[in-house]
Amino acid sequence: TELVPKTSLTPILSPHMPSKYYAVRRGRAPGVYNSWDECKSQVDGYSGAQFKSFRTAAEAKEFVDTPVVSTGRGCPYGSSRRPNPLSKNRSDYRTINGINTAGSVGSIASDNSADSKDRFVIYTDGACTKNGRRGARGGIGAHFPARPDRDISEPLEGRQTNNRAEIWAAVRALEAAKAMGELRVDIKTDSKFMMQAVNEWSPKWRRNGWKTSTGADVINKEDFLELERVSQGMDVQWTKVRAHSGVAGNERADQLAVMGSKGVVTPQVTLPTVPIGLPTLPKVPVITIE
RNA sequence: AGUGCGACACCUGAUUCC
DNA sequence: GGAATCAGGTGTCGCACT
Repeated sequence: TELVPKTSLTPILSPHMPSKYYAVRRGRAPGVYNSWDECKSQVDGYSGAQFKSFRTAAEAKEFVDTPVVSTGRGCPYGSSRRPNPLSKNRSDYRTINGINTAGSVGSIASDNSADSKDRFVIYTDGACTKNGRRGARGGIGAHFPARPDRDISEPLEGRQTNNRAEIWAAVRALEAAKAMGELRVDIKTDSKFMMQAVNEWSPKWRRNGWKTSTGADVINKEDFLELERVSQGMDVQWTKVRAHSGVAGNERADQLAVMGSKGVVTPQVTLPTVPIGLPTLPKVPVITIE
């Protein structure tokens, strides 16, 4: 696990040392194990197991020795809170709605990173179930904290990959921002790939005819060209955010992308029930997604 | 180009808990 | 449906050395 300059050709790991250490804090026999198989047999099927892998044995040992943080629940002497036998029997944890409608989802005011002042903030995300397998299905999501009513959720068209979903989420988001008259934007994405493509690699690719460092074609050329096209006339700043780290705007964009991969298309025209017998209302135009 | 590495994502499955 | 832990995979790029 010790890093050695990559210029060295000598093997960096002695074959005897495991590359991962498994700490079992709560399991059949707590301790540090050298393989997942050993660890698995300690925790698999063990109620309330706690375990984690580390790169060094010292870290693993520390985890084992660290007492479990008592959050008031899960403690052995279940004084505080026991399952109420009278409570409704719920063997099913599904929620009714895919979307959290409680509270103000899109209004989380402090999801900035101090940065994007004066810019129209956009959270962008792509999803692709079964990425790299047969039957993959991509979806794109865009969340506008200042205009959550304009959030976007669509299925991905064309090749179904995670990276295309990330790129096209940004394409659609920029189109929408433009339509709102917001030309100075801050796109917050978790795709470092897309960011580097736009900010670092793209200029070189344009010069060398979209060739990769090994001479192969840049696979997402057309997608990046489209992204560049919609960016014209706009002032786009890119900000990297970590995925699944509690960044509210990113979590929201993720939801939207997953919905899109399931076929949801925004805007959802939720028509009010038309009272029978009233004069015919003007027909709501069908929203086409091109 | 081959091999390896790195990084950020996107998944599939298993176990536990709610 | 959510939280966590682990394993196995693909998407894609750059890097370095054969």
